Amino acid sequence: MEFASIKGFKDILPGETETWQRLEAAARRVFRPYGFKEIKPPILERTELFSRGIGLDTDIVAKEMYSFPDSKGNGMTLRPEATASVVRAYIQHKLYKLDPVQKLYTIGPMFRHERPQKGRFRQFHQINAEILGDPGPKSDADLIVMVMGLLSTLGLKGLSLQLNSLGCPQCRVQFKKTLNRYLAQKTDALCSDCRRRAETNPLRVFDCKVEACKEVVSEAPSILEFLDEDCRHHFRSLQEYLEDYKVPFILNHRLVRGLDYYNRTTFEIQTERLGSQNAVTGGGRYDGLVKILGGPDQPAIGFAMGIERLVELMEEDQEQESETPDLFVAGLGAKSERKVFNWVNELRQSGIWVDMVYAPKGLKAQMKQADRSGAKKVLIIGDNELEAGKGVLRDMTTKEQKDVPLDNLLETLKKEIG
RNA sequence: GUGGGUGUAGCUCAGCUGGUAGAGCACUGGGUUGUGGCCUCAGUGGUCGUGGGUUCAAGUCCCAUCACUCACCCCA
Repeated sequence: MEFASIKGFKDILPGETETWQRLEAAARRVFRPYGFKEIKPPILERTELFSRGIGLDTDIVAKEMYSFPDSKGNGMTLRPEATASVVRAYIQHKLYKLDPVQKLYTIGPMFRHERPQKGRFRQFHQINAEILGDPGPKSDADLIVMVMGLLSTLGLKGLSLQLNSLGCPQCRVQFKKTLNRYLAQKTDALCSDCRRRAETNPLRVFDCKVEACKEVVSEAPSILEFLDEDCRHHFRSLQEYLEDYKVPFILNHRLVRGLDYYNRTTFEIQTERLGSQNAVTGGGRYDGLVKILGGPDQPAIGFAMGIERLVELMEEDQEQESETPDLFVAGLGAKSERKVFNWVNELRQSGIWVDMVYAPKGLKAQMKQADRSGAKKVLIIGDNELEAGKGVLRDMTTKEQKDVPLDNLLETLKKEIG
């Protein structure tokens, strides 16, 4: 094969696109009553937007971005995530002047150069929603309730909401000190990766899957013990909203996010059914980001859902039967074929799904094709029927046939099919 | 970047210790000269991922390479 899509980039074929559409439609339907508006930022941005926003030391920026110089030598990057772009647009168009609180969502492709595996692609798609300009915790709860609502209208089972607070930068200073001291004691018990992490990014040790490290981590100090008064109250209040609205969650003080901009509330919605790429949604608060990117000091919270991962779950849960034509029109002979072409297209203009053959075929072959297409009824019009001024309408399930006059054909068919 | 697994027809796969490629499904046509599904008969379709090597002979053995895939890592 001379050409194939490049590694990690996939064609989404008919049969899958239906599920994609169902997911996107559900998202728009669920978001609307919450007052979320769609925003569609470009997928190419200046590299610095991401390096400054996401953090230079994150894996995403350090080794996963599709970055290249444009013809003038400016660093360009295919977006690895959407939040930075949404925040950029919020600042650029001074949306905060209309109303500091902006509820925005966007749906589209993201790009990260990672080794592909189950649930992970180099071009993948996300549904993102952000509430900009509100410090929470009511907005935190509102956002989480909204995602959980979307997931439950999709009928997905076996999902768990993991919740944590990373505190503010001030809380983390104390916590990191204590954690470093703890990890330094236990360094012999850690795997080689974690010894390195203990130096560079100690929070990541919490994510390690090596048994020995898990043990070390289970005894490790928890960030939650280091929250200051405000952060503690914020987190407590969020939990109360969720409890009142009966949203089940699991406190997970080891939940760490891979982007530097998060603070306070973080959450992840996980499934057990997708192998190791188990996060279908991740999000959290990023109160410092708007300012870091040159805007006013506005707080914000958001989430990202992985469309491919959700689609896979939806397909496992229910294989949906695809839609089928309402009518198939079989013409026989040159004269009738021209008439059929006109009738078929007029019916389509009124919204009825009508199929027909392109190449001339015998009636048997046309019936076979009609059957394969799943058409509910077949209208047969040959020279005999043209002569007699009436076509034959066959019901494919009951096998009943009846004559329909060709005068006023469209009205009759609309009634028969409706 | 590091490991493991797999590449044979459009799809799912078989092919034992090397002997020159098969099944089911799908597709086309006949049995029904203008009536689908079931049945039946026939047909189309493959440089066995690619390149090299061993051999009288390679889908099968060896080497290399590519692709896909799962896992590590990271994350949606």
